[in-house]
Amino acid sequence: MENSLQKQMNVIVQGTEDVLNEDELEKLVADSIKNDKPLKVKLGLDPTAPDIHLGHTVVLNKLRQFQDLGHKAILIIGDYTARIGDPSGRSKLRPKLDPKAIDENAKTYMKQAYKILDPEKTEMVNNSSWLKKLKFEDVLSLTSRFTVARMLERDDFKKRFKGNTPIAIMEFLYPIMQAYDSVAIEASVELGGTDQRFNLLMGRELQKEFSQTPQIAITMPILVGTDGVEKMSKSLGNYIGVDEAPEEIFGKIMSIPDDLMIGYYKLLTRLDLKEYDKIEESLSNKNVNPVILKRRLAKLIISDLYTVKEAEEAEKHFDLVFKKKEVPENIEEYSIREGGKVWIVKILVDSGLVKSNGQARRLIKQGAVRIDGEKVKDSNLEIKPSFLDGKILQKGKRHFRKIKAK
RNA sequence: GGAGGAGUGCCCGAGUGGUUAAAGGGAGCAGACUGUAAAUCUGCCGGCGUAUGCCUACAGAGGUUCGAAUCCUCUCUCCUCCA
Repeated sequence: MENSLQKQMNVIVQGTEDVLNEDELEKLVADSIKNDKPLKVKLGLDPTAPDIHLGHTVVLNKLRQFQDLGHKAILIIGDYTARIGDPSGRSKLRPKLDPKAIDENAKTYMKQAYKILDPEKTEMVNNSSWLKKLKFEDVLSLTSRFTVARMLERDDFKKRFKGNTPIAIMEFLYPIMQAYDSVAIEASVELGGTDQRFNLLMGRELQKEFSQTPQIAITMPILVGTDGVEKMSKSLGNYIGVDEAPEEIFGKIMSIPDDLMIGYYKLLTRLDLKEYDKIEESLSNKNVNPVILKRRLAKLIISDLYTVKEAEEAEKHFDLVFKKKEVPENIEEYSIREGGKVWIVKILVDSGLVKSNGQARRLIKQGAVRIDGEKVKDSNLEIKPSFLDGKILQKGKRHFRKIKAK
């Protein structure tokens, strides 16, 4: 542990939404340096969603920073909670997951999470290993330490209570279970999104009850999705998946609104802290072309998830297709059977470039369809497959099919 | 157990008998421009072999009417309140 206290603190606090409580954290970090004893940094994860996107990586990034500072990451798989089915979010019960599925999910999750985390410094535990053993009386004893009033302090509970939206009793138990996880592993720090704030604080309280040093609760901001409005989520389709191809990620990052850049830098990269100030300054002074900063951002993120080399290749690919408006190298092929003439609209639909005949006609009218770069003007065009063989069919700027005649 | 409210296109959301394939917004797609797949502006945005045409569509099934997303009946789903 060579890093100075101040340096560690700066890195840890960077990009966070909230640190509760910072003074205590400083004390813990100081002790850890003095005794050469790493902090136990806890992150709970939900084994229901195996595909992680950049939004999830915000917190993983922070965890990685802790690892880089020499601390220990402990990932808690919420297998017990998942097995019961978390009722939060209205009154719909989530499907119960069987242990096998949870195991699978955890595995794919870890595979993706290790793109960011250092596996050497990561420990993984299932929370069933202690929650399962609790007897009903243990649960009673746990619940007796919290009051309903305390529970209702949580904003979403409060809103639902006031608004007469149902709250299942079991939902009160979730924060307690999560808090108990912290007790079980004696966490020194717990990370989470802003929505986890209350749960993280519960951990502190319960740890005090068990005469442990209360954990520091660090919350990270929610990442805004590629649309620049909503939070990043799979269901909204504004996400960038960790498992997506480098070229895809590069393109998606280039497509985020400029205003989002600085946030992405701060939450998704691990640069020297001074760098962020520089970038922020350049953006507000407009003395650097934003596109340069965006490209750098894209490369940084891809380098993390893949390799520097792949990031560079993704950039090249991007330039090839979008800047120089050339055709990319790997285009999906589409074969037509050799024979009589074929209607252009049909080819567009069958090749999957377009969803319906009507749409294909409209696109042709708009001048969006090209064969080997030449605009198709007539939606009634009929072509011999042999004429098309080897040619490239293009819709808009970035959708291509290589035609093969069989 | 009782009372009431709601269900519209990918999503949100107007529309309470006709000119409604259904306002508006978002998403998506395309065109122009550029610094990029940013921003901005414009166009498209149910389907049908090319159509002053036909089909499908406002939770589902029936019914009233020349005509229904709009009125009636039943069914289903969701929500709220009272007990």
